[in-house]
Order: sequence, then C-alpha cells, then structure tokens
Amino acid sequence: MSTDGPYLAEIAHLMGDPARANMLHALMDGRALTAKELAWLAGVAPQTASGHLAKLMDGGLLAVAVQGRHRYYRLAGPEVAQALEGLMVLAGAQTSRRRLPSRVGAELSQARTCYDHFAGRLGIGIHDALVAGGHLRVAEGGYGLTSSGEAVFMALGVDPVPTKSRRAALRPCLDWSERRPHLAGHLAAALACRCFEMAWVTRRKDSRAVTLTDAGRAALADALPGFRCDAEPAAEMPELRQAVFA
Amino acid sequence: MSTDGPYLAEIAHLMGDPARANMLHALMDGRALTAKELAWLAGVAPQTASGHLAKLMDGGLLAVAVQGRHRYYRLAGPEVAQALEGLMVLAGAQTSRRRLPSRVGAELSQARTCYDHFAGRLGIGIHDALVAGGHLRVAEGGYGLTSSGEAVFMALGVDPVPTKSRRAALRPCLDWSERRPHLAGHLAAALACRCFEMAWVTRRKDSRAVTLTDAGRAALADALPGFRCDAEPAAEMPELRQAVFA
DNA sequence: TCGATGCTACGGCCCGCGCCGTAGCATTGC
DNA sequence: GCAATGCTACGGCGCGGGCCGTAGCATCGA
Repeated sequence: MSTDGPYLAEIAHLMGDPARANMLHALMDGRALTAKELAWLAGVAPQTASGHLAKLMDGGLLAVAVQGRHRYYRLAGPEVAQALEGLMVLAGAQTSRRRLPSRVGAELSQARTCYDHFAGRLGIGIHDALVAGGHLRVAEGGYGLTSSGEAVFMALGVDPVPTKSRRAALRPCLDWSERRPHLAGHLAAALACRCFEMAWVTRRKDSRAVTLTDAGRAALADALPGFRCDAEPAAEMPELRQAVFA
Repeated sequence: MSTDGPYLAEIAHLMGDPARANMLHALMDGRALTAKELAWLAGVAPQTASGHLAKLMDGGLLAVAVQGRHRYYRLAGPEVAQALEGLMVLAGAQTSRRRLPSRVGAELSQARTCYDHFAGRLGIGIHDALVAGGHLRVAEGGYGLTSSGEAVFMALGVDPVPTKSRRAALRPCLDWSERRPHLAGHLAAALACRCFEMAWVTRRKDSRAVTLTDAGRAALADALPGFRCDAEPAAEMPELRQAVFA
C-alpha cells in the first residue's frame, strides 16, 4: 500500500541511530548478547542501552531470552540480518567511493559469520564451488540441492533433509564486502554449525571474523572439489576493538 | 573494520526520515522524478525537499540528471532498491504483526514494478514458471538461463545475450508483499521493458501498481507454459493518493 | 527584455529524542 | 536476610535537525 512508506521510515529510523546500529551490527553474527554487553559495544550507559533495546524490541527487530537476571538479545530473524546486509552493501560502497578504497579489514573480508552462516571469501568460495560443481538447482523459494549436492553435504556430515517449510534450504545472500552472493538458509547455517563443531572454522574474540583451519581447508576441499578460499596478503590491523565506537 | 557500523547508521539515518523515506519509496519504480514532484509526494515544501535531496545525493543513494531547469532524481542503482526492499520486508512483517493483517493494497501485491523489474504475484508467477520449467540454472553471480530458458526469452522478444559484466543476468529479489523471491537483474528489466512496449503490462497513474492485460497474459502463457498470475478478489480501495502522506 | 517557473542557499524557530542521573524491581550468592 | 548485580522506569538537560519564509540564481517562454 504505500502504507509502508511510513513504516519503512520507522524501521530505518530504528537502525539509523549510531548506538542502535552498533548493537545490531554486533548481533549480526547471530549470537545473543546481554544488555550490558550491548551497552558497552554501543558505547553508551546501560540505561540508555535499555531504552534502545526496548525500541528495537518494539520494532520487531530483536528477540530476547531471559535467563536468570540476564536478558539475552538477538536478532529477531534472518530477514533482519538480510536487511542489515542490504544496508551494509550501500555503506561499503559509500566507503569505497569517498573514503579509503583500502582493505575493509582483511580479516573480515576473508571470512566472517553473517547471522548464522559464512560470508566473506570463505562464504563465496563455498558458494562458487557448489555452483561450479553443478550441485545447486533453482528451487521454489531459493536454491535446492541436486543429488550430487546432497552427496557433498552428506560427506561433510550435514544431513540435507528436506524440510516442510516453505522457505528454501539455501538462498543467495549478497556479500557486502565482496559484492557477490554467498549462501544463506538453514542448510548453510547447519554447515556453519558443523564447521564449528569439527573445528574446521574457529571464531575470533571480539570480531565477527572467523578462521578457516588447515583441517577445515582439507575437509572442504575433500568433500567439495574445486573449493578455494584465497587468503589475501592480509596486512594485520588489529584496531578492531576501538573501531566499534568510531 | 567494523568501520561500517557507523556507516550503516548513516545510511539508515538517511532512510529513516519520513519525508526522505517517502521520496525513496516513490522512486522505487525506477523512474526519475523532479524535485517538485518529490516534494509533493513527500508532503513537504520544495525548500525542505531540496535539503533532503542534497542529503540523499551526498549519501550516494540518488543520482540526478539535469534537463533544462528541471532536475530529475532517481535511485543511484539496483543496490539501493534492494536495500529498500530488505527494509520493506521488515516493515511489512511489522504491519502484519501488529496492524491489519489485511490486504496490503490488493493492486500492489498483485503486480507492481520493483525498481526496473516486476514484483508482486506477477513477478512471482514469472519466477515460478521459469523455475518449474527448468529454465533457470545457478550461475556465478545469481541465475543464468538454460538453453530452454533462452528459447523462452527469445519467444518473448527479449534477446538473452550474455553480458561481459560480472553481475548475473538474473538474480532473485525477495518480494516484500509475498515474502518469496521474484526475478531481478538486467534480463528481468529487459523483459519488463518489453512488456511495456507491447502493452502486455500497463502502468497505473500515481502508483507502482501495474496491470497485466489480457494480451499480456496470453503472450506470457504462450511462451512460458505453466505461467499463472492469480488475481485476487481485489476489493478496491482507492485511497492510494493520501496514503503516501500517512 | 521581462515575468514565470524550478531549484537551491541561508536563517531562525522549535520539537523530538538521545543522553545520563537517580531510583526501583528482580535475581543471585554469601 | 543482606549486599551485589543486571536491568528497567522516570525526569530533566541539551542539541541536532526538520520545517518553512525569504532571497537569489538559472532557465524557459513571449
């Protein structure tokens, strides 16, 4: 209806405050954080953060799980992560257009989590290898697996059981650092989960960046011929912590 | 990195003002509008609109074409439209969660333009028929056409010439009213263009909604077996004009 | 040349809202 | 029970920014 013009503004307004944007950005790895942690990450006092979190809840962007005296906030769903990614594509373009064209944080563009799946060159690598191998087909709500694709997932230890849900098991998600699609959807999430379980991929502290271990590289290359995940020269710039407040 | 946290906030802030959101929303059909038209649509004075447009330009969300004493503003690119769509998915969910679950404006959810291609049940219908017919394959940056798919496009009068660009000819785009993907990309845009040329689809005044003519229905069904575009009962609610200001 | 039109620049008003201080409620641990 | 901790509710401060009026520049038409 165009009744959504104003609603659009409401949602964008929620994301448009620096403190709230920092919170949402911090939650994009799919984990749940406490109000205090989010306050610290956003660079505001807990009282202020509480107000922001209430607004985000009211707007349907966050979900909360209460455990004892802690309240764990997380993104309300994949659509929220996808909308944020869409904005980050623009924010990234903005960056490269008028700021430093320089490396976007070599670690993050190499490999990171995007809500519940992998992004960066790691995510692209998995996506491209599955495409090149003919393991994906176009399905109703996104991608599906061909029979060879099912074999790949089985070999990786992920059971590609079809779900009853209308939502597809796999779907493309535009990568804001590489500007090309990687894979999202619950099968991509299951694969990421498996990779963490097997220590094929490990998380880093205080960053959405992750590391592909040698074992992981071998396992992926083994089950998925053609898989590549190029590491860039990667000049270290360990100013991750402060950057959150910039 | 994470330098994009704040940038994310900047972009979202730009979209978060009601007047600017109305402008962006009005531009989502891909057309270029003058500053005065946008001021009127946004419900603000021309001076105010001028300031907003300058901000949107500065943020890289709009592009402008100067013709005589008119300045025609349009979205800067498909990424902007996609980011807006991502937000509208959330805004739509919001609507259905706490407002009327009711019909989202039957005309718009039936068929509309989304930047430069078709959305709504018309867009979904084209997408699903191509999927069901096995006319799409998963390509590097999105979808590609199988040989049978190329024949379908040729039959419709659209030359599916491959481009040198890295960006795929077709890619999925999540439909905010149906919450399922339709087709975007330059081939989808070319198809939409062709449909307007042949009067298979006609625009409506003052709305992004479009109408599939009988000739269009026949042409699509002929070239694309399995194509369906269900019309809903469609209770008329012609309050489109005012709704922009709501 | 002169008026009309489209658009932008500047200035002042004012409201919204982000901020934190204090205070209050729930939960945990001693 | 009592102190400590996590979180939220409320109130007042302060500023950013959205709004329009006036004014100025470019373009078009007669």
